[in-house]
Amino acid sequence: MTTLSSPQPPPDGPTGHRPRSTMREVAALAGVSLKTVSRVINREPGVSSELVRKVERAATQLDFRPNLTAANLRRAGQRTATIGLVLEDVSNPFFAAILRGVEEVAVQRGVAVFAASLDEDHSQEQQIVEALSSRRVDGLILAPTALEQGYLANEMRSGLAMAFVDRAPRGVDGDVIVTDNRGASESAVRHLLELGHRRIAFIGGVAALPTAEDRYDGYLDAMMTAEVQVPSDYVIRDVRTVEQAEVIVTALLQSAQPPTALFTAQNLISMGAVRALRSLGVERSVAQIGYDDFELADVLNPGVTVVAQDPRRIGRLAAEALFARLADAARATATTVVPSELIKRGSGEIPPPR
Amino acid sequence: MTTLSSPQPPPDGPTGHRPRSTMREVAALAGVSLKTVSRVINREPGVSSELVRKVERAATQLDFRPNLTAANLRRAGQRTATIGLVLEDVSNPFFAAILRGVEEVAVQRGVAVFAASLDEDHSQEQQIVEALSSRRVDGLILAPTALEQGYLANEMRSGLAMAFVDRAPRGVDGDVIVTDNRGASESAVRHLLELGHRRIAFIGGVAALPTAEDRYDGYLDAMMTAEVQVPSDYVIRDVRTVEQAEVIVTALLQSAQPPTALFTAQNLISMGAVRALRSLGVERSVAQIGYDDFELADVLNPGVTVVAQDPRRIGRLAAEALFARLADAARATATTVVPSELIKRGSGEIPPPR
DNA sequence: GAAATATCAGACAACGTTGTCACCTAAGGC
DNA sequence: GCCTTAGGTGACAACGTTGTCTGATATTTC
Repeated sequence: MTTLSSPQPPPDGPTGHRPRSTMREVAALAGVSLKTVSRVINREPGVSSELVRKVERAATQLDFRPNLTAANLRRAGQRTATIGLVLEDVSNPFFAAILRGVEEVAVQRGVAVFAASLDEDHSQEQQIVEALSSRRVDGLILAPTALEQGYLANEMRSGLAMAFVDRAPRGVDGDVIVTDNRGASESAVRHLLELGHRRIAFIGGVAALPTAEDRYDGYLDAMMTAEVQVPSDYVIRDVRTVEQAEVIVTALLQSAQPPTALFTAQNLISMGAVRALRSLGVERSVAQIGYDDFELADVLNPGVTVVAQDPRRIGRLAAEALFARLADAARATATTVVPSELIKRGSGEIPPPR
Repeated sequence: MTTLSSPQPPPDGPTGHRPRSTMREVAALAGVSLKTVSRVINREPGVSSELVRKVERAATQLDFRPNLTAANLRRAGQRTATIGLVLEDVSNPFFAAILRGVEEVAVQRGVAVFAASLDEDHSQEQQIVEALSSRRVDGLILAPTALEQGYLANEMRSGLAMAFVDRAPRGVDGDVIVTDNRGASESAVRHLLELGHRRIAFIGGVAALPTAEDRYDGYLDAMMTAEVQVPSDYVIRDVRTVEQAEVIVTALLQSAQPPTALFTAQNLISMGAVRALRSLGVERSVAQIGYDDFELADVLNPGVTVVAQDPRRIGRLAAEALFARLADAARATATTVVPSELIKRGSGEIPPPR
């Protein structure tokens, strides 16, 4: 519905580029003041419907897109409607599901989400947080991997809202959404013990992380309660990749006194173990329980028994905690423990050889 | 190394909040002008080392974090060092890997990535693009899902760099990174034909998307070249979820004239089919080839033969194309076809029953 | 018909930063 | 000793927007 007599936008430059139009230009085209355009764009009351129409037409014609960053600058203390999510690796399905849950809540509120993976390099954590802080995200959801998050105290004092997922931070206080790593691990290992297993190996991730630590503690709890000795070569930690897990489990099973059951304490490790068991052809004689569910775990034969978290829910809860804190910075911090569920599919129900 | 005599930052308010400090405050504390602080922060030459030291100390003391959004405002025509990635669903491993690839390239350049999933709701595409455009992302990588991307023309003319992954856009021109959906599908189906299969079913995703269309065309190409009739009930399209795929494949295999081989044209569909085949106990008698690789496909028994894309590489290439366009807006657009590979694992090598 | 009130529109400063330019000082050249 | 130059430093405007306030019309009230 463009009127022919309306002035046209400035012609394109040599590269076909026309710089983005501003409120000033919309105002000029509509024949009103800059402020009136601002009012129309923000749907503020008190503009006659005639001017609203004029402005809207001009805005459409110039393909005006408000510059949120400029707006946020002026709206002091106002929000950028932007949050960040800093994870270990988005391509890990566990973290991808967290991101999805966060997005789900954020999009409802018109908030955009920065996603950042830390990769191996845990020292990047602070750098990435600072990069996002410079972009003035309103809040940040972090799966802590650095040894210490004390550096966040200043950020938080400056008004950056924080929530933590998967692991509690060290050195600062904040809202935390975790699963009961220790308890769930303990019950998984107890399940193996109840079947009669005594030679149960623990294969875990990066030992420095609280998550891995808690899962290890849960394993120990169960073993000690049952008064079962843990030979040191049944405890393997700091495993990082599927490939590494496969190699290690293969070696473990070929040792002189192989375990009769495996507790694989992280999803990549579980997958590596699944591979190892199958390539040795012992998937029906050696029991396995994994931490974290994974796709197709139920289709394998036997199905893989796992302690399943609900990462998407964790993401949603974290986002909700973050927005709650943005709404009320003074509210008390809370730790939410999302229950994990032991899903029995067969691999965890294999009894020890007589 | 804080000197005791240095003035202290303003005391915290009642909520423990101290608003973020600005260059002006750093300048006051260091006893220099605002502009000098700016120079130090941006490492511009021509500031005496004494002042550099003073400013740096003041900045640390106040925990100063430059406001990138304000800086970008002034640096007109300058970049926000921010890009967006709009996908169907980050929790799908295929898309998660693309995100990872994009991140990988972006982080090297100090660029932050907005991630957004469209979910079912393809009509959201334009809204999300506009939301990111308002945040003045320098560029956008889009996996098109809406029927038409003509709406992007204005954005691109305003200087928004675009790259497309997984599918070519409709209605605009741009850099595209795709796999050879049609050719790879054709060769997969030909592989089944060469084994002697004639009753080959096609189970595909949302038919309106070019990807699904191309894969279907590849299937038809192979079948027609081999002069094999395609009964209409062997073609099932618009399948969206694992569950749906499972139900449909189950029904198909229980029909009067079940197919002897399946070509499942998308990763979620492949997983559904894997489930269906196994729950019917026919995974060793009905052949299957899937499009897109998935975790553990090789561990299943039989392993699932797939046409594998390299989504992480697709993400990397897309990000590189995007940055190349940012560097030179006038460069010609290109379509990069990333080869897919047929990975034979067993399920695709099952011959038809005699 | 005057005064009081809505209603609407615009001028202006401000947000936190950078680009431009002008200024000051000390060093070097004659 | 004067002029030039280089090296530092700061004042000021500007980026695109919104908050505040003031002003100009209509509309109501008595």
